[in-house]
Amino acid sequence: MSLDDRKLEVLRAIVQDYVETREPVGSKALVERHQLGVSPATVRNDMAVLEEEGYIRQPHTSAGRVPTDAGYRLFVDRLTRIKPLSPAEKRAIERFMIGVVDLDDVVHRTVRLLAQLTRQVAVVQYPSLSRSAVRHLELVPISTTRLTLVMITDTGRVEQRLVEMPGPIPPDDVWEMRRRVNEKLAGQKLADTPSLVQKLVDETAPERRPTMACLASVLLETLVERSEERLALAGTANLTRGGVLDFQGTLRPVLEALEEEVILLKLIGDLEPSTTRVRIGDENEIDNLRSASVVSSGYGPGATIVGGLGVLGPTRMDYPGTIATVRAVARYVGDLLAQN
Amino acid sequence: MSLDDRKLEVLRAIVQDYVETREPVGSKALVERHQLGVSPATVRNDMAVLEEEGYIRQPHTSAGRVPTDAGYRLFVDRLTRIKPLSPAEKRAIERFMIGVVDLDDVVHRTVRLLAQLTRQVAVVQYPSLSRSAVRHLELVPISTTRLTLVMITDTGRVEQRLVEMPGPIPPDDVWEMRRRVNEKLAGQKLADTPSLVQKLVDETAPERRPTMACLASVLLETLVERSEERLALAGTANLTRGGVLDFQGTLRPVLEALEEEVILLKLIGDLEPSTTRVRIGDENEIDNLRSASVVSSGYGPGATIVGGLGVLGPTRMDYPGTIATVRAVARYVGDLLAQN
DNA sequence: ACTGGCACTCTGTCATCGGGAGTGCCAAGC
DNA sequence: GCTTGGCACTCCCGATGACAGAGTGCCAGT
Repeated sequence: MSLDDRKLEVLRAIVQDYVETREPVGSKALVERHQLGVSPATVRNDMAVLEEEGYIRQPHTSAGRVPTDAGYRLFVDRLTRIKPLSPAEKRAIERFMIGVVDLDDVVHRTVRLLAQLTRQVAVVQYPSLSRSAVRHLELVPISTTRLTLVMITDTGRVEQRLVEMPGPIPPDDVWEMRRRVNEKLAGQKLADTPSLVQKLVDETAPERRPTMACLASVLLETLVERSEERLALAGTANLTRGGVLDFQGTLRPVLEALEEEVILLKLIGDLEPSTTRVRIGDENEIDNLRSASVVSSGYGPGATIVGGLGVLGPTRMDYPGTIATVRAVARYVGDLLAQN
Repeated sequence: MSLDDRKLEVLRAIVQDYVETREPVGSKALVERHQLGVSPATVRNDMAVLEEEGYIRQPHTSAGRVPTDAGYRLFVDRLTRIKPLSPAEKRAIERFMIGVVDLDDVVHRTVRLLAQLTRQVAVVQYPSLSRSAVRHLELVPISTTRLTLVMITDTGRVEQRLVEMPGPIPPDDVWEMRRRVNEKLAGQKLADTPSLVQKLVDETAPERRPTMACLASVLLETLVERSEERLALAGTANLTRGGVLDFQGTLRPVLEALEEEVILLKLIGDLEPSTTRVRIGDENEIDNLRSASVVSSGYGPGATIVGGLGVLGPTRMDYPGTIATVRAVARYVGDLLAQN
């Protein structure tokens, strides 16, 4: 038997009520709160079908129904109209942008904004280096054998790294390296740099080659291979809303997952299309996050995408609202970046 | 009546047992587990005194005793012998240092190390700008009216900031400013810079003064007034050890406090003497952390102090062990910084 | 295909009730 | 004067059982 309109309507009602009340919802309560136009008994029959199809389940015999991950999925895919942002939310977003200067500023404010609006844990990835281009490279001598390499990208990121040289370097040589490195790399996409860096070494006069090779290896290692993703996190305290119940007893696994940058990047990464993405429960393949959902989106100036952002909350979350907020904030950050 | 040796011994035993078992400790259990050489009845009398003096209390009539904040304080001040680090811990510290390069590296690894060793929440402050000296300032043009100011300090921090200029600046002027700013400020303590920056503006040729003033204001605002403290956090998941019981029901207030940089800085700040500092319960004046203790220490190369680090846990924590670890790590980080 | 009715099941709550642990006090002992 | 054994008392905690409430599944009737 397939799902007719009314059954879908019942599912939607169940999801909505459950999200709101945090309690298994029964047939009688449902017909009272929604205009379904049928009796509880009928709803019960529909529920039986929905349960058989795996969209809802009973915590125990003779309790109300609770949506399953599949149920939420169906809800999100077919039953969600995008909820427009409230004026208050719009105002909050507006207000947050005034006076931003730095990239750091943008990221930190964004992550707090997201956490506050969605009342959940928010994650914002800094613009990915692999999607940025070099704007400028600077070499600053620290001692005779050491210098600091500073890279500024077109996305506003500034990365630095200590370079240990094989031997003392005269200031003029540093100067020369600086000139040549910039000449070769400035304006280039970071993804394209490895071959350019290699060329750079090859073209260096033999007597200076060890030094340049040293610099080159740091360049490659730091900026490409280790690909240096960074991110900001906020709103951890929101995990405790609704007691500890939301996450089957302990926050521990969730908190642990949040400490692993790699995991977070996986969650908000994968930013192929510019659309908002929802991962429900098991769908994000991390054991610790079985009872969590993630709503994420890519962001970037114009149509390009340079990084990801998102929020994490219990599977029982307000999907329409969260999706709308994440999307709006992502777009907003993109516009902000476009201005620079 | 003052506290004789045996009463102090009883207090120590209570603290130790309570920390270990997490349960109120009674007189009988106490004499069984420790060689006190007296009977339970005697211990009970001592306990009555200790309670009257405010060092322990009963959760309810006819329960065992639990140390109060004052009890922990006495324990820490007078009853704690420093516990030497275990070989495993020493090894862990050794292993963590190999291959560190960056300051970022140092800070991140340190905070994780601390969290792991103490099994608590760890906080590490980046070297404070106000205690650092300028090593180099770099001006990188981004567009005709914009440039990025990059500052490198002797403690390894690299801060950058966008400067919006009143009008287009020819490259030569940027060059000149760069030279003069470095000439004046390089090597100076950041705390001393404000007057120097002012002088710098005064000495500038009138036609270039607006530009320089603009740069100067950013310099001052960012690097001194807003004094830009940064910090790293790790081990939040450790809050959940021992159930939620440790923090009177909810982690919420604690998690909230951990999100406020200002609060954290207050906690691990105040680094007057180079000794380790313990704040128990109410002693750290933040309402949200009534049931938490903080063990913190300053760190820096040699005898100087450039920043703070510490851990936060339940008042019922292993003070001797935690203090030893924090102290050892702080010293270690100091040595590491001294090498650069 | 929907509905009303009915028997059944399970949870959550409340009260009751010992067992156990711990205390405070007192009188006796060293 | 400290220490000790004894004793009555208090309170928590877990188990037990009763009970109301909510919800279901099924069936017969419309």
